[in-house]
Amino acid sequence: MTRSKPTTIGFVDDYLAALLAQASHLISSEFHRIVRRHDLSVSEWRVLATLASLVDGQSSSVGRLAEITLSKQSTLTRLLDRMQLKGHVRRVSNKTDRRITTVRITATGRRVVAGLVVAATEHERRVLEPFGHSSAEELKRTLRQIIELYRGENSLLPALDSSAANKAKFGFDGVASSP
Amino acid sequence: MTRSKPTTIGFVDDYLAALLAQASHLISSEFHRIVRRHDLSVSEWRVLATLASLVDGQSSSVGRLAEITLSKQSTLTRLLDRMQLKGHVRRVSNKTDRRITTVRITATGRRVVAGLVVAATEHERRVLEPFGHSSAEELKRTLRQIIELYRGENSLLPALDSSAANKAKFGFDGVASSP
DNA sequence: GTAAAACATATGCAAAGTAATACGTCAACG
DNA sequence: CGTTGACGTATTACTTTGCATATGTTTTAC
Repeated sequence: MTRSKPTTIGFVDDYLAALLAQASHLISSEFHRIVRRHDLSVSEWRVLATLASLVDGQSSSVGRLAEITLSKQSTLTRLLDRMQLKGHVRRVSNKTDRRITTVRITATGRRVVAGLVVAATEHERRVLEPFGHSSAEELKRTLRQIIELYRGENSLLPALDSSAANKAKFGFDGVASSP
Repeated sequence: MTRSKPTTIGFVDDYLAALLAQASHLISSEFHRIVRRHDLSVSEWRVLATLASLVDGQSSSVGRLAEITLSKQSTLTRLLDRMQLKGHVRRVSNKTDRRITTVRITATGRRVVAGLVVAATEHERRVLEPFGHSSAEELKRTLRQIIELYRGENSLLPALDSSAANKAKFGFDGVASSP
């Protein structure tokens, strides 16, 4: 309840990345405990929430999904294996580009995630309550701006470090809708 | 470069937790690659940056450090083992409360992290450039507000979920300064 | 004082994550 | 067409993390 005074000075207390990470962590961690109680890992929740938010029942490629859910592609591949076993998602191979595997949420998955989406919405409402509507919108706007600005940008630091390659990591293609 | 239109609708695109996580991830991930090149994991970087920011050469308890670096206590215990082997930190047992182990950065650790702190500062400057000083400060202010508000609060969701216990997880004690 | 409860850190084991690379597929060019 | 290089996903070998709980310590209540 009583917060002790900051014990650090300079840098970490004022470092944007640290502030973002802290805020993100604090806001989410409580809800994540609820997620666990529903027998989902945080990553599973992210995947299901993303897929459930897709227009219609569209599917998303593995790579794009990895990007949105903040996980590595190889991590996601194995996560999807597990989720498929649980019957929460289904892999659908793309007809026009056979390298691509798209992922679709199943009816079961939809059912599992539905309650959590409601809880998440309610959670957000409570979190933002003390800030007021306009201030909350302002925050979201800024965050969206950051995201838009830095998505697909790996070129921010031309030569900040004494190292070589700085190749772009993600190709961004639209989500192939399956027929 | 060309962003494809959003492929999701509703929820995830407007969900504060998702926006925060995305923004945090995008801002940090590029810098984290630099961290790896310096043979540090992200967690190690966080620990060293935190310890290096402590007033004087003070030490921090393991629990408090876990909180700041966003890791679990048990994870940190083992991370500290590794870091101690590398000679980056040193454990100091507290004299007044023998349950507590405090951690202090070594000269080596300080040397290792120094360059990264400079790089991080520069990185932040570039990230915030397109936003302008006042807008950037506004963002930081809001984030600090969130952090302050929700630190030590596990009580935000009285009965949002159909589950039982909601016990507080972290006790907050000040950092024991070692003599 | 002593038992019981609350704490802070450590540890064993299972789960999840990462890096590196392999594999299949597409696309561009001769 | 056939080769070459880029690309998307899967696989492998290895490392880190997390949960549950043990261990040792201080605090509280009698």
